[in-house]
Amino acid sequence: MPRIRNKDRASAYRERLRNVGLRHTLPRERILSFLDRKNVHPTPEELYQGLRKKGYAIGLSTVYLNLQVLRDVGLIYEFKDPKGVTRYDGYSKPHHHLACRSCGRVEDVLASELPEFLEPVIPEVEAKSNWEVDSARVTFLGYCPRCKRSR
Amino acid sequence: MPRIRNKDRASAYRERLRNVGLRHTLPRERILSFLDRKNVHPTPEELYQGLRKKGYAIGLSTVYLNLQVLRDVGLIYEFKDPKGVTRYDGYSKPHHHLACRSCGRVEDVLASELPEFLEPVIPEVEAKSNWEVDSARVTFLGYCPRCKRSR
DNA sequence: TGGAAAATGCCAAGAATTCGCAATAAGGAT
DNA sequence: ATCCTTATTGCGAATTCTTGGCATTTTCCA
Repeated sequence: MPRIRNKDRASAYRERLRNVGLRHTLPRERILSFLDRKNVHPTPEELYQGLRKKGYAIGLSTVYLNLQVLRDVGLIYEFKDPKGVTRYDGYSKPHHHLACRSCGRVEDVLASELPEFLEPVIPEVEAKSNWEVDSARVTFLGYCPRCKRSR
Repeated sequence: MPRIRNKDRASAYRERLRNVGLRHTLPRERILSFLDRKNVHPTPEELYQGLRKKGYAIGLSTVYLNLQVLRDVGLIYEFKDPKGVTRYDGYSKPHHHLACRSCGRVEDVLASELPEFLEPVIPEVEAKSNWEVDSARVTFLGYCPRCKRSR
């Protein structure tokens, strides 16, 4: 497994931010970095606490502000889990969500592990609706392994 | 177009509610009825005002409570629009969402107008993940006809 | 039809999110 | 490398959104 230096990581985020017209800042890099893992979907408070636990000082209002800004430019995704809790997702590999109706858990499914079922329908949707579509996300609703047993 | 009597409507809702173990009440029927239309995705406040405008007295906390209850049993769907506003969807025909990154608008796309692209992948997802999936919703992200022009 | 259990709705309480603003940091220009 | 303009941060207050307590009303089945 190739080692990635901090500088490389930083410049990768710097570029992603510049591409969407945002400045690179430490809080932003840390938020993006925190979110860019599989199955990580924190609430704003959880993200805030998570960063502090890593020893990073950051303000809660900065967290809120940046979650908004990063969502607006499409770098992260905001959603409600099945219990109605607001969560954020910044995992950069294309993926979908499994959401458990019973316990509320949300798990990622990599798009690369599934056939390409979405790509062909996007042009159809565009044609039918006259919208311009640049991405699509699926939420699969049901029961996780633990909850499906106890029913 | 066949005429549907109020009694029939009421008993249809009564049955849907009983199927999920909930009592039939007037507030519930009115909420379900309000939401069961294409392209209707109100916030709790909008739903509350909408019902009052129809002349129905209802409490705001009753609206909140029932949105939760109905979501928990799967009769309605709760989501965030691209601007981060919490909205509800109770349209009973299977459909997906188009969401505009620019203005935040959300529009429904009937599943019946698209090929059956989801059904085949659900068993695959179940196999890969070991979850039990009972439904899937797609959010297509992009730009609506109005916003795509001005870019 | 009686009555236990569930639901409603008012208002207060509590959370979550945003705002105002002074201080700081970023990054293009010099 | 340093300056200078502008964006960003982060604190605490203000606001908005959502839930809780509880007396009253409804539901529905025995």
